Amino acid sequence: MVEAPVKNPLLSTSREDYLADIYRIQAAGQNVNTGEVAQRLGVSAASTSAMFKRLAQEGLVHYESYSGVWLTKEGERAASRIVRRHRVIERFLTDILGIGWDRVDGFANLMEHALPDEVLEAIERLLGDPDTCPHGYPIPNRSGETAAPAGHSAEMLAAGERAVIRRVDESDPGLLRHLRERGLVPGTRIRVQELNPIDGTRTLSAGERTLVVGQRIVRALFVDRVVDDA
Amino acid sequence: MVEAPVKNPLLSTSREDYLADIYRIQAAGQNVNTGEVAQRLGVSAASTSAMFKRLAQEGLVHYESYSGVWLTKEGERAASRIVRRHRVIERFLTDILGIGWDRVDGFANLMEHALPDEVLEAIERLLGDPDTCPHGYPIPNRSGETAAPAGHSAEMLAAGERAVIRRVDESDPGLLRHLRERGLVPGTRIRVQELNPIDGTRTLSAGERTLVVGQRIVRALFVDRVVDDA
DNA sequence: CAGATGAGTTAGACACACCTAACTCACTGC
DNA sequence: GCAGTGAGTTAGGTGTGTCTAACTCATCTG
Repeated sequence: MVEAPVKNPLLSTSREDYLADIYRIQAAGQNVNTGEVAQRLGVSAASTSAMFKRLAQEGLVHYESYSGVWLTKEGERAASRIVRRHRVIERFLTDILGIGWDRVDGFANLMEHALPDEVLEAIERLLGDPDTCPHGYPIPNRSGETAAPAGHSAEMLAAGERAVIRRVDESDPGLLRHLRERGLVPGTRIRVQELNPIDGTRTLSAGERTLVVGQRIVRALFVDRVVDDA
Repeated sequence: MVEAPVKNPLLSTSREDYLADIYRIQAAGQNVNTGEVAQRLGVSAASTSAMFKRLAQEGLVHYESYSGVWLTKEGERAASRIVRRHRVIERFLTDILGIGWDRVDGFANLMEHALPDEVLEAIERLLGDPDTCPHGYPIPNRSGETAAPAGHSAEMLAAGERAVIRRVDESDPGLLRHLRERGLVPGTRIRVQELNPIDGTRTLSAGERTLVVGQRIVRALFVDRVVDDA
């Protein structure tokens, strides 16, 4: 049984998982080291070390022993294809199938390894060529180019300032449910009404509502400031 | 990296491929032997023999050395879940994404191993709970029950008889394209106008058209006779 | 009914990706 | 600047699924 080759550079499921994860860590501006990847993928450091070596041998990453890896041009192209599949699948699951945005990441992790290019593109057309996943992260285009992640941390909003949510931290399903229940989703306009300097809580107006949110939530929101209010 | 477990009885991709194939051979009323499965899955007889042993050990098939296998109740349940996923995916690809019915089998073979139950059921709802795949084969239900494949070979139609196509042989993409071009798809009403006793060709009316078809095509069609013509 | 033939099985190896345990490196703090 | 510590690597082993080559069984034919 041949390992499911979606197309082109015939990567194993494991390689795809590692590459996509390296890509995401890099996109967040962090160094990619063994422990981080091991922890995120739920494997041992030894396995990760071994895979780094393999990926380096294949020209997909640069590997500096005891320091970490970063993607080569080729690795970046490969990784972006996987991330692209992942985020398109997420959109499909939420927009077409109505599955909650807190579950789609896990499902997409399974499905992203077995989606032929032609099916991917048909789904994209059906969705109207979306620019982002449901959480606001950019979908790489066919050529592997990815827009910069939209928004800046909502922590830097001062009292009185208005903004639009562009993107939210997608790593914790519980947090995502929490955000959804409060209407804190990409596209929502918010205004910081009060900022409590002691504990960092904010009183926000979000759409029609007013809510008090703690640091954890504020840090999960990435926004663009809005100057003139329509 | 854990092998993608869609749910429940955590079967590897390979096991799923073997089980589904055994299921299909059995559903066609044939004995399931090593060579047949090996050839259909594109693996060696040795690999197939080894897998038969493993599946037997796990209680998924009965295995008679040098003779063949047949599914146990449990194996049948497992296999029907995979076939169900396969056929629902095919319907999704044709009906929602507009992909040609000659390509969807290959795509479904990849995708069927990585479709969580919840996503499967959402797709089924979206499709309106279809009974068959695009080629007319029955979709097993949630409980693993499968209707008998509809239709009987069109070969037994006598000159003058009318029938409705219920199902077509799905094994050859080229043949499927051929059938599609001639409108010979499930639901089409046909009538045998002439039957050439020398070479077995038939002159058919199919929908609006009249066509002459050879044995190969006739054998690929499974029909139900229609007595009264509306 | 005996031997040839072909299908099926067993033996032995390999690749992949994982693990734990032991070792090694690099940096931090005294 | 050297020891301790924690992160990273290497060593060695396991399970799965594949292969080829060699053997064995069952059946068909003369």
